[in-house]
Amino acid sequence: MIEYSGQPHYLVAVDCIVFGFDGEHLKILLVKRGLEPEINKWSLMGGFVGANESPDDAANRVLKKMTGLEGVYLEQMQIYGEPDRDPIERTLSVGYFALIDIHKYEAQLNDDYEAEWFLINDRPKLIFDHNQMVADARKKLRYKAALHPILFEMLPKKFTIPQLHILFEEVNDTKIDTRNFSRKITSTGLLIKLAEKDRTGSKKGAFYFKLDKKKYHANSQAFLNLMPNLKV
Amino acid sequence: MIEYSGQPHYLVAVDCIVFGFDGEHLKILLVKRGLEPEINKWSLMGGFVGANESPDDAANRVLKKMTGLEGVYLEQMQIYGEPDRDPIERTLSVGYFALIDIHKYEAQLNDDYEAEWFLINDRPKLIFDHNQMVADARKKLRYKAALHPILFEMLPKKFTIPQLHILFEEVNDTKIDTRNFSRKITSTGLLIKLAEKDRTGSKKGAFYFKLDKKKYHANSQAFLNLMPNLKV
DNA sequence: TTATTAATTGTCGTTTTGACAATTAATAAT
DNA sequence: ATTATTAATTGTCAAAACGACAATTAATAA
Repeated sequence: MIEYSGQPHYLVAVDCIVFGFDGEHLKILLVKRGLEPEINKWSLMGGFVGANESPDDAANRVLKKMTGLEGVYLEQMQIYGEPDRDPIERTLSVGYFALIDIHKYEAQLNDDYEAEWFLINDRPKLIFDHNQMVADARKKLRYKAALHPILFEMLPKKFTIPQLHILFEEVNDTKIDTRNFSRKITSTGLLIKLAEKDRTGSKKGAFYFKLDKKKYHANSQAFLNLMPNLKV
Repeated sequence: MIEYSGQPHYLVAVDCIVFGFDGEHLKILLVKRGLEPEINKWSLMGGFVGANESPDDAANRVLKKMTGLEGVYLEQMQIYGEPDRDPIERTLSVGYFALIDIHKYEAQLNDDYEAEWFLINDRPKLIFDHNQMVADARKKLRYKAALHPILFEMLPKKFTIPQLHILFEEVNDTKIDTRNFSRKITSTGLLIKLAEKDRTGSKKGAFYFKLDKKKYHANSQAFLNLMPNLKV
């Protein structure tokens, strides 16, 4: 078998920034690292890219293994490849961010891994360049969510406008006028109003909505303007 | 020295999709591949990531070596990592797209490499998954250029509104109303009108403009709406 | 029956958009 | 010299979107 002579070979890994929303705050899922160095320190979910899988495959495998979830929203972010980012040997890592419904996860929690949700603004220091990865992921999430309707991925199938509103405020770290927000979000045509109400949050109760999946998928690249005074 | 035992190692490369604009059409810079397999076939500019450089470093190095240009606009696109994408041995490649002023390049042309500009819509078939990379890069360029003022990178320091207009039409493969276009582009506040006119294209001549670099760099993440009926 | 609270619907002046027309500055033709 | 021609530039206007803000509604608690 021919080879490209003399070129160095490296390890290639994936790391996933997993975002979730508990109804009040944006959260991130971290695990205790299971191998040396930095064993038992908090880190992102990650793993090496196997011989017969693409990085995308690897990210899905890792997520499945550590959360039990399949088919979650996963998006490639960027590659992290500074020569010295891993002290043991050169490893390039492909960063992904994932959006999951935190409640779905809780049901399938796999206790083999010490995984834990942290408030995005109150999380432990992470190993290597994982802190930078989280910062980048947050920025990218904000960017993407301002233009594309992806935050639904973090909500249950039935959700209310007020829930969605809080989520947008959390992601963008800003206050949004409820009246203008609901006008914009409903004018996307992606929401279907249900008869049922959520009565847990208020006396009046808020109507549940669900996603119009047909429109959503047919139009997943839909380009909206979901944030006022959009600046990135 | 400790190692992560038993994990497979791979080659890591970079490939650059270099876009240019000749005043009429969007072009792409291709080179004849210099090594087996597929030697002498058209491919993207690429190279392996060296032991002491990041992928970003490698992309800049490759561009410098093959075009003589430094400091060009370069943006990481995504990683290409299907297990069988390279027939010789497993190689993951980080795709970049670059925007350069085609005239600047011509001056510095390095004849050691058989590089050639092709019309984006009339280019030869490329090796491996490079055709997919070009398609992805085009899409990403369109996306980015609709929101951020990056197309200036493909124009000379002095340029006219009609030139810019043609470039936008080329990138988006659509007709844009000249009147609305010039209103939008001037309202960004990024353009400084010069006294001089370009008289090569018409009797009346078109005023030159230059970029307000202060505003441009202070605001490189500026979020505009440069395309009508924006859909991606 | 009334006070309270949060959800929902509504108002309105300003700005932006997109479709379209008129004017201007130059050269070429008569 | 005057006029036709061409492309650049400036202008018009109605519709839509935006953002700041207020009023109404549906429920429970007092």
